[in-house]
Amino acid sequence: MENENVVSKIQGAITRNSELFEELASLYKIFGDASRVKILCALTQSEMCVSEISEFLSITQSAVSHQLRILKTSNLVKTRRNGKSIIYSLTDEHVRTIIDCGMEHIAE
Amino acid sequence: MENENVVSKIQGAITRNSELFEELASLYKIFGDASRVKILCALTQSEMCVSEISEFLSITQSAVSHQLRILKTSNLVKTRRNGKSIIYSLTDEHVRTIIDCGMEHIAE
DNA sequence: TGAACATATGAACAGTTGCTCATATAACAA
DNA sequence: TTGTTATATGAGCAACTGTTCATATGTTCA
Repeated sequence: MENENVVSKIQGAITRNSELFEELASLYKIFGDASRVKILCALTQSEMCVSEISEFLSITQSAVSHQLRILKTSNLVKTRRNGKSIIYSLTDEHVRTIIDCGMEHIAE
Repeated sequence: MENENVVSKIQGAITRNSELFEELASLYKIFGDASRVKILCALTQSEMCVSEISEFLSITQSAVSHQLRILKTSNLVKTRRNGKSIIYSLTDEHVRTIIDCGMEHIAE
């Protein structure tokens, strides 16, 4: 019954914060695609325009644009224009932290 | 050309470690579902059997079992039997770290 | 053994995802 | 203006995901 009490407390905490977990899952869903995580990782090193990303990932320009739109919608990247190009960069340092965090797990 | 050099170095690093990013994406994909992330979060607080999890998440026992199988296959949780019940618990502390890491981003 | 409880699993299905293709928008150069 | 380069976007589609339903497996107790 000690354990039952603990479980019911956890239940309370989780059902009260259900939207929070939805949000958390949405965040991780974005990192759950190899193309996107590569893009994000690249951007931790340097800002880049669409054609550069497209080139080194060997993915269509269209596919990259679609992914970048997802990243931008979720506020993980921001853009600025430079002539004909659009330069993409990370909005903050959290992305780096999250990637490192996962990498650490992979490394066992 | 300075920037071009940086980009080509990043390209090298990323294409050389392509499988690593696939693995990283696979890990995050698991956290990218609200049911699973709730289960994992609950297990950071206390070990639990299937029916307990099923009850407080208001998800079918079947659905929970399917999700737990995914979590077990990817070595995020381990099991032990206790009579008729199977008790699930986290295999290591990385899960807690990864969840905290994402929560911190959500919190802005 | 048989009944009751706890968990696992396969099939089916609806919803989602990420890509390609075609086309639109926008900036620049001649 | 016209042509070229850079990026964005909608439609369509094949592949994948998470749930439900039905059923199987496994444990305990009488």
